[in-house]
Amino acid sequence: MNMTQQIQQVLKRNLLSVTESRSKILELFLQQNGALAHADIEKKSGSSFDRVTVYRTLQTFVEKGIIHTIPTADNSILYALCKDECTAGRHHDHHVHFVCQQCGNTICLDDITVPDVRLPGGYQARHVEVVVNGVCKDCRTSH
Amino acid sequence: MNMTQQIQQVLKRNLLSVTESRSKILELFLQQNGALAHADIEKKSGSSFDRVTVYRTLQTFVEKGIIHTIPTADNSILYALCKDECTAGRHHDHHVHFVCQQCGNTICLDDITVPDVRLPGGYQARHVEVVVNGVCKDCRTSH
DNA sequence: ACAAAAATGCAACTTCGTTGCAAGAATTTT
DNA sequence: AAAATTCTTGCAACGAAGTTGCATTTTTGT
Repeated sequence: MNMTQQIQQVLKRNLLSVTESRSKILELFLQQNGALAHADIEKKSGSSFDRVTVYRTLQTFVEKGIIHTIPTADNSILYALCKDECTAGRHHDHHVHFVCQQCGNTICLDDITVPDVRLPGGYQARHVEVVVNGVCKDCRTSH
Repeated sequence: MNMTQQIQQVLKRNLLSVTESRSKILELFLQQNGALAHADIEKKSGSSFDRVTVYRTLQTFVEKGIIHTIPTADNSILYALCKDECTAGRHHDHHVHFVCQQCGNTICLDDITVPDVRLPGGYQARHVEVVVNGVCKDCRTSH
């Protein structure tokens, strides 16, 4: 199955009409290993789409569980592809996010589960977000 | 030592001139257990200061290590008092942050140390940020 | 109290994100 | 395959959030 087919399949599975902007933006995520910021998408899509369209597309993708957001220290929202288990409204993003200080990339460490956190008495945890800052594999080996 | 003296001491220790806005904003943090957003500060300070002054004061406090920022899922920056060990440029904020879904408060769990996260080979961790979402002590007991 | 240094407030500006609405594309129906 | 319907897009306008330059005021050190 080529990428065009894969894109159509993902969109149709989520009851979304197949449009140029959605296809292109989804393609960017499939090609990219790491996370993308809104600004990245506007640039990489060749500024062919309106700002508003990009906003709305990302919002739709988040709602449908195709991508998820990652909070960052510098207060920019990052978006990354979800694993297949994610459905509308139910994100299974209990994985660790890694931000490389060198290349700036943010990647999802899907296989690293979030460690247990012992809370003081009375506190009830419902969701734990872990963001690790450091140097990624590529930057460490290739310098 | 009363609070006014304490405020002056903190400012002077950080080589900052003692001004009305800095004193007032620092007072807000000392009175508050949890974290504050920029908007909270503008409101609580009685809108007596210019927006710009609040921005610059918070920025200065972060630089001096008096407060630190907390990334949140909804992409708003929160600020909270640092422990004494923090100095300019060197934040020792390796503690867990807790966001209550009910009251919206964010507090620093200073005594809860960040758990170890096992990373894939090649990855080097330098800082780990843990934000726990759930229901806080007060909201659980008082409903 | 005075001079030097620093902080504040104002205005203007940029960036980021949202909303309403008309025009355009995609989907469904016949 | 074309028409009708539904959904998406782009535009314009708007609002919130944050930044910068500069004149004025406040703080500090002597």
